[in-house]
Amino acid sequence: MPRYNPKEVEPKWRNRWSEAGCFNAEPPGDKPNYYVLEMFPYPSGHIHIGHVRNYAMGDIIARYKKASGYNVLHPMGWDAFGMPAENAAMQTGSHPSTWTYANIEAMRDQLKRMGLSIDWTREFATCDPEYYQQQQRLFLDFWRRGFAYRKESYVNWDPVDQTVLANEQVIDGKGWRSDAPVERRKLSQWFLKITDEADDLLAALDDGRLSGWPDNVKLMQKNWIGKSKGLSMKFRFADETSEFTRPDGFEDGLEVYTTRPDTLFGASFCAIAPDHPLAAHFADGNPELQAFIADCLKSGVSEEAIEKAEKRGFPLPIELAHPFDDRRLPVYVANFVLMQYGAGAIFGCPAHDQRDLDFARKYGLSVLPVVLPPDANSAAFEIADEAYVGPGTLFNSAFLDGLSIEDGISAAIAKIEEMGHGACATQYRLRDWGVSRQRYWGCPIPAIHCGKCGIVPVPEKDLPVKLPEEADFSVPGNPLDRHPTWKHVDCPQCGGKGTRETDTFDTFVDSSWYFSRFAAPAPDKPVDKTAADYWLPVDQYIGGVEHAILHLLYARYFMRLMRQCGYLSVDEPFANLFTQGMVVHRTFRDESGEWILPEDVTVENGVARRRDGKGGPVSIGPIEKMSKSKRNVVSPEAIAETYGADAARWFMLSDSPPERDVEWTAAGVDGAWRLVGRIWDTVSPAKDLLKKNGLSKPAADNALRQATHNAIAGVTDDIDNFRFNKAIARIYEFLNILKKTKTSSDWAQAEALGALTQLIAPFTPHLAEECWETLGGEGFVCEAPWPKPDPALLARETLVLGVQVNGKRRAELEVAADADNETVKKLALSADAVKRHIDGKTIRKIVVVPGRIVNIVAN
RNA sequence: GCGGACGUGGCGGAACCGGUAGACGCAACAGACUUAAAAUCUGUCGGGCAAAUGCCCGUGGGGGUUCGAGUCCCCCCGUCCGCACCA
Repeated sequence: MPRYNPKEVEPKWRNRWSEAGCFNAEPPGDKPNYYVLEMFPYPSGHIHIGHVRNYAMGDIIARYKKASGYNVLHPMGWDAFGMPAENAAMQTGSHPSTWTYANIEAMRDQLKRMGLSIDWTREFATCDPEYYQQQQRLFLDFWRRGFAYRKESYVNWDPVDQTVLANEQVIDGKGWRSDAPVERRKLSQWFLKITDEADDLLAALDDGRLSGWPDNVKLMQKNWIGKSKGLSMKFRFADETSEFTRPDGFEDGLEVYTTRPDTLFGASFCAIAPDHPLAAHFADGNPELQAFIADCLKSGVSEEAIEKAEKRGFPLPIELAHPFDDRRLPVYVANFVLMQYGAGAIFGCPAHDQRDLDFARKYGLSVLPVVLPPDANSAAFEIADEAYVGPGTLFNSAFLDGLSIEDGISAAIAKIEEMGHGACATQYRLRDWGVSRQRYWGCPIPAIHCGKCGIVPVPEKDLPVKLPEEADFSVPGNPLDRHPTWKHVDCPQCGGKGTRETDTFDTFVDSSWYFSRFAAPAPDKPVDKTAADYWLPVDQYIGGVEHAILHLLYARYFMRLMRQCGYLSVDEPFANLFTQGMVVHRTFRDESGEWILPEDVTVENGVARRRDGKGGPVSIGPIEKMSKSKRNVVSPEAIAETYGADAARWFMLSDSPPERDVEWTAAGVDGAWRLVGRIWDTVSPAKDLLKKNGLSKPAADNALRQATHNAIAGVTDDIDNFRFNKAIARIYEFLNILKKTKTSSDWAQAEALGALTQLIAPFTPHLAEECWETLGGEGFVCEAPWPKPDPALLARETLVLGVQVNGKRRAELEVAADADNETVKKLALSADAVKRHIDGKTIRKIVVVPGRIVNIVAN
């Protein structure tokens, strides 16, 4: 029997699939259609094992659906714009385009070697001018319809390199290259009005349009959109004769937004954001405040950085009047108040908000509790280090005393409205989507700045606005901005001198509609509407949880815009979503703290050493998401080279449930390799068995037939429910039975081996084809109809029940599947082990759960 | 800081709606085959007491609900992901 050799077998079948065009989607016809998509990769140059896992999952679904009779679309492309290419250009001098396309070449090869059932005829990269031209066209449409606008917004600014930094380039508040403390700087940038769609994006999460999405992702998006109902009110200034003269716009006082107007009586201060206009007003001529504000702007722009910073404030020389009594509230500029949320100003109720409490303790402000927990004593209740945010009854609150929080909120709003100080208001946490990036390697924003006409769209006939081929990457900053000629153009309206917009799009724009271009490519428009309507929405979308919010929310938003512009008819792009876990790996460092590749390390008894025995001690770090920077990566190429693609795919999907993180271990893939050999050794002796006629069919109680149909039913169910690890366990079980079952029936053998081959086909497609050919199956196994289980062979005649006495298992009982409860009780009581445990006790109750368990309660 | 998840043998995990905890795989150990090794095959494999069968403990920790809890509720601990310019 020849040994299975993946190096010969795998390329052979890939060529045959490719020649036959097995995986090219068919034109619309009688078959139901199914669109499977994995999030497309960034062309970093190498596929990593996480890609293998992601694409193997999609491939299983694609192959399974194809075998089940669907017209399947399973495309692939490249999320090709982005910073790494530009970083590479700075480091090595290679042009981002050269670097990117070379990476794509390499990765396409690597992906092809995984044996994925992809329709490569639809491949494109987002950096192809044919793609980004259509993106520019979409943007012009959005702009025309008022979905896009410009406003000022902050960026991370590196004062030494004189460049904008991404959040990930800010490390501990410092620029990654210069090590200089970053600052926030204001730039005029492009935004898309995603907040206009906030209500519908939110509604779809709950109204069934996204019933195929996991609840945790929907919840995260819901929290991200963060719709809240509250009170928008103005605090009047306390002192008419203050040295302060009111600035324009603040004649009526300071506007704040709150979701907890019920706690107004607990207010002890107000605070405004460092970039609030009122702060600017007071900073004028106040160097100390200027310094404080500048200091606040010396943290990164990420919300995380702002929220984690120590709460600090700067008192302003004014006081505000409490709306309900004669208290005066001091006003601070505070670093934890966000200008972009609500009114950029808050009132602080320290007793019932942790941030406010921290702040109040630091500045010696009063802490008056106004919500009394259900069982607390109003005289004794005090706030120590923790704010009370639970339910309760209002007290210390005059006309609100005794009300619940909910009623208190309504009552407070009513009162403020009656006083004319404010009104109830709805707020969103969601902000408009800033799409401007001050970088070269992205899709140019098709706009022209003209001294006379303002900002003018590039006429459609002039699209695409292509990136200039020559660019200087030797210094930080935006190469488009300092390009000698590119940006200088004539204004399309007045013909005068103008300059191009030098910002490019956020790469999330590129990935917000690529799936519709896969489904419906067209030469002269973003999508072909007929094809888009046929294929969309994507039936099954698969990708990492790290995209749960931004990418998925932006894509949902884009579909709404494209529908409003008449490009297609859906508003939800992804009918079913699966978020797979990441591939993680142990990290290792040498004595100088440098990261070491896992393949260079051996671990014995918890002690890590270098494999070559050289060098100093190796410290074992935490298990983390695989990343180039920490070098905790493994190369799928090397694995596939040694074991073949099938073993690599099998291992990535066995053991860990798909939604959970999986830790890569070298030992695991060995087991997968053994399985490939075992299957081949089991199937290959049965040459042409499927071709043999006249085999006699055995009786229905044949054990092998039952096992076969159990396996078919189980694996099918597991694939349908994304439980690939369980499907694999069932295949192992089936294989174990297959090898143990001594059957004289060739008919049952043929059925079993045929089914085994079909069941493994989505997982190990090359091996399956080779087995199928050996067995004498017709055509490709990837095109053979998926087997169906025979219900008659799935039924069980007897069941084994556990018998408990007082909740502890004491015996097992084999009973007929249709035995009634009385029979089961009698049998249970007559078991020896049961008798021993109920001896001398009175039976109080017998619980019989049919098909499961019997519990005898006795004392 | 805010939001979302996760925690079961030496390891990855299984356990459906609250019903026999540990399927399946990996590692380990023992045996068969072999001059030997590899590969392959067979068996054992949560801990403890017993060593035939039985008993006690055991699903991150503590409490609770229930005839019965890995699963439900409350509190705590730990790990991971996201936080709007990484993709």
